Amino acid sequence: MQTSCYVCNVKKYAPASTFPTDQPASQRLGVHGLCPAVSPEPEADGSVLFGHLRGTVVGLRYYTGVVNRGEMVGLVRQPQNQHDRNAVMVANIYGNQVGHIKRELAAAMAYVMDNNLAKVEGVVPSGTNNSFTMPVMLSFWGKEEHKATVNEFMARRGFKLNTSGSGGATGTDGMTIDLHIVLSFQLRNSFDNLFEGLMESKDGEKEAAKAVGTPLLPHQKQALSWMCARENKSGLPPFWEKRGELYYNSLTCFSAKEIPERVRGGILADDMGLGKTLTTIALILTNFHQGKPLPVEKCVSVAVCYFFQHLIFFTLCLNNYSSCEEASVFLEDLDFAAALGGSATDTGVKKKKTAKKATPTIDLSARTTLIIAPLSVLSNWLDQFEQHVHPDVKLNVYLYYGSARNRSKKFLSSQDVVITTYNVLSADFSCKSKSPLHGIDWLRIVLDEGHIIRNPNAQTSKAVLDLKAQRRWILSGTPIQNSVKDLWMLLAFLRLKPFDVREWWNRVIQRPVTLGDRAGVQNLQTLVKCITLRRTKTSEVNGRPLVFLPEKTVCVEQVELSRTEREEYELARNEGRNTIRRYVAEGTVLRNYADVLAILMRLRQHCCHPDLLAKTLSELGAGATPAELRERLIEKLRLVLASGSDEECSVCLDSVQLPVITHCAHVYCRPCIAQVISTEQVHDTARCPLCRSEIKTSELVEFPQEEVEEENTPNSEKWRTSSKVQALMGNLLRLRCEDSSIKCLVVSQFTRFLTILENPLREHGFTFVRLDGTMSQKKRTRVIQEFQSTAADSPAIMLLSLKAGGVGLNLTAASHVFLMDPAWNPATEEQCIDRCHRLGQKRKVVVTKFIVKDSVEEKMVEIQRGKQDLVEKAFGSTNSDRKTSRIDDIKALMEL
DNA sequence: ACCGCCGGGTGCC
DNA sequence: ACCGCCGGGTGCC
Repeated sequence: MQTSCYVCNVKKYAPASTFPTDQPASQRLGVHGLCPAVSPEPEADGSVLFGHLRGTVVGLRYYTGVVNRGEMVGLVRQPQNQHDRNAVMVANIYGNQVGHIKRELAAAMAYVMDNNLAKVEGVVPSGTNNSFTMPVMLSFWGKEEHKATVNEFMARRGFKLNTSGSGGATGTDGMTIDLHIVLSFQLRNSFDNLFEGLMESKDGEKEAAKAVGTPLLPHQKQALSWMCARENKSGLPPFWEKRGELYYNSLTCFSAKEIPERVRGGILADDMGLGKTLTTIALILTNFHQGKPLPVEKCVSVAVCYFFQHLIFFTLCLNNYSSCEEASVFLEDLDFAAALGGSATDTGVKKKKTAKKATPTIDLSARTTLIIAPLSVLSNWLDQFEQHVHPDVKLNVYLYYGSARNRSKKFLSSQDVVITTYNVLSADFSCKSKSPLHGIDWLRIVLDEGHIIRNPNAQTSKAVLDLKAQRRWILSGTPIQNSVKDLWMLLAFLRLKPFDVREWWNRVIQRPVTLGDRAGVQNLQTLVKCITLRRTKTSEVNGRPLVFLPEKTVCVEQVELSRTEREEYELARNEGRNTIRRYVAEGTVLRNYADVLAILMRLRQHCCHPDLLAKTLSELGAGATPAELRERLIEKLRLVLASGSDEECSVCLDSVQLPVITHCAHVYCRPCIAQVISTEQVHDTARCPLCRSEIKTSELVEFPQEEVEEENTPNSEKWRTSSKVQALMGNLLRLRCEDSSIKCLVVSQFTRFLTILENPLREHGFTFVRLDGTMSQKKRTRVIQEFQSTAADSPAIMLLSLKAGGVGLNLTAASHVFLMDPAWNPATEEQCIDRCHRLGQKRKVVVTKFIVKDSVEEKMVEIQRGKQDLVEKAFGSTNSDRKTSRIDDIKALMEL
């Protein structure tokens, strides 16, 4: 038939063509259900609107694609169209062809599109009764420098773009970057709310299969029930309803003639410690095909022969189902059972059959769940399988890791579970044709710590998107890091139509949300809500807390400085105060922000221990040589970062990654500031987002690689104590007397402070381990295992750097936490405390925060509180508010 | 498409 | 009749 032939044309030829986004049409628009997700990320930012044009879509009667009033359509070049090589196809969001752009207009558009002069988007203003043609409103978007060319060209062809109202919010004046900062700030805060309110009970509870050896807690049964439902329910996906002949989406107003595909899976975003791993194991064992438990081998015989598997399958079923009613179903499942045995030819035939059908039927022979996890948690998965699968049951779990890994597809797809890492997956993918992981039809894929694949351009992300599976899950304690963009990758992985295609995501969600459209945020929220289950430790079910956690007490212990310490402190404070006072008077606080932070840093170090200051550069005069300037900048960078402070990048508002310092002494992530420079450079000179000084890529200074913390082994003879050290030791000694089995975490942001603390610990005969960010993964795991051990000679104390390890650490052996110095971000402290105040903690948890009396530390605590208030009402705050609040913070800290 | 366009049939009123 | 007019066939790119 002609119709399908045209669509096939798209499929076949489009990859050779050029699109404004550099993507093959088939991928961009998901024509014909091709996997749309593997594609370079189009740079949606920085485009300006050139203007609008009213055009005509013709040939409607030849295609099945439907569009409603006001709905968006995609425009795809069809250079290989045999009737007209200028053809521009019109498709709806689901990739179904609606028609073509009328010939003459298409000819003009083809030139513009093929030469990447503009990206054209279409909206159908009036749904139409006309079965032959319909009007379409086209908008042209592109780089500012192409605007005139495009508008002139189109006008010459008789298509004058209407440019009224196209000045636009994406204007390119000097405020662009500031705007970006404001928006990303607002967004971050709306995201904090995005995952709120997801904890209301979604479904009932479900008992796990007998093969799960550990009894589930109520909230885990609830999660299991929700997950099973998401995998099994075959009705319409949320927001879809049938209206006459069409399926209609009440959220997006799209409709389609075909039954919409349901996302089988979702995001389990429970707080860490609530048992996502156990719940996932329960899901694997409980929800095989057709809602039945996974048929598993019994452990009786060592090696069960293939032919006996069926027999055992039936025996197990009889064990699993007690009711006669369900037992009678068995015969119907004969082929299902046979498929489990998995003769290769049999599966092959089945696959072929399914592939041909238009509506995807579910391949019942798929057996294996693929779990992809960061290397650091691999062992945790293995442990948890060991621990939670009933001892009578033999579950085939294969660790796909290491050079000797078994790459046989047949072998892998006969496992119950295959576990691998993101890195292994990515490495295999680099030679895709040989990647066994990409050749298997998985029953289910589970991404552990799924947020780590948030960059869609990363090789790993592409490797993940390219996997084939029936059901997909993302486990993540922190599903959103800092922007809407992060979410796209998650939705694309889940194949949440139509947003797995970048264009629709950008147009329906990303752009509206970025421009501050409430409805956009609302849609996003609704969308996320229906695929996510999130509970926090403090969530309640039926008025009762989700998990029982022992009581936690937080107390602040004031530390008095000794006289000498106080004198030194006051000296430094007065000096710093004078400097900052001058900056405030000049209005140059932000211009000298790094200097200000350095002053604060020194004061904070004074509060801990004088030796932390040893490496501070003596004051340098002005008028330095370039080499000296560079030295000073590196020194500032060191002060800001190296001691473990939690500085945020003002562009992405996240902790700085790949830090660089500008000549105006502001610290950013290299990629962030590089982007600022490249977008601003186009017009004129690039300016620092914080102080508007001129900045250049060539002048960005990085922390020298070779300076890997020259570990001056602390000289114990020269060692001296400090008031804060004394305060800690007093507590530790007292605790050891009271109960020698108590274990403690001693936490500081300054790794050098941890080093100093090693001295008194040794002196008093404490056994301790140390965990900081510089340690290899292997070393970390060993240290944690040592610390968690209940053996009598196991370490009683862990010296922990505040930001080490990040998520997922389990330090429940400790019941006392000593926070040696306050952090700017109270959430970081909370996270750290949560490492021991979590599931598995048997004792009451006591947290002690040491705060030096009459010092910058006290002020920091006050600001911590203030900042939380600020964040709560942050939606709507402006950039200048933010700047003022920073300056106010600094004034308060210095008591100005 | 209740259109435009094409091309064959037709031809005073 | 090298026109006009009528009415049927037909129709995206």
